[in-house]
Amino acid sequence: MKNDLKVQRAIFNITQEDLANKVSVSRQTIHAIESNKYIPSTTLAIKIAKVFGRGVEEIFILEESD
Amino acid sequence: MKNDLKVQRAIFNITQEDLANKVSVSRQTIHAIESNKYIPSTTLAIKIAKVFGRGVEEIFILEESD
DNA sequence: ATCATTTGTAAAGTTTTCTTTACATTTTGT
DNA sequence: ACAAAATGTAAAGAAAACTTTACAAATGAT
Repeated sequence: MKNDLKVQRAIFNITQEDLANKVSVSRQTIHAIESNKYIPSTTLAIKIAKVFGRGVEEIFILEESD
Repeated sequence: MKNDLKVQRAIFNITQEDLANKVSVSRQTIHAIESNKYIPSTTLAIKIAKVFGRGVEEIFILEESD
């Protein structure tokens, strides 16, 4: 699983902190997700995708091994 | 979070076991999700949504308290 | 160059997501 | 009515998703 978080944040010109606040998680959680430390829960994935006005599958992309 | 799994399974006329096999989890996992015992991981949610040819947000619906 | 802001890292603990095995109950088909 | 198929339940353990705190490093603005 990879994600498009960093690109979307750049498009919207928001910081990790901004995004964290919008979806009610810690800034470090956003960082962990962005750096693929772990995959967000579905609840959080939906919230994040909604901030960027996109579908979950567009922000979080399955890879072969998943 | 609620989900539309049971309805989608009925639409496609497949059993919990069928769906479980399609997304490589145990039948009980599907049952647990369907009965809201827990929320699936994003990886699994994406796979399930794909089986039904829908977006994650269409199968798994956020509720106010989420 | 300097300072402020943003990102990056780590660790330990908590909570949630799954697994398996086993059994029970209900539903469906004949 | 009966058998097969499908669904429902439980429990314990492993793995993953988060949290916090603290600090470091990188980047951006002046």
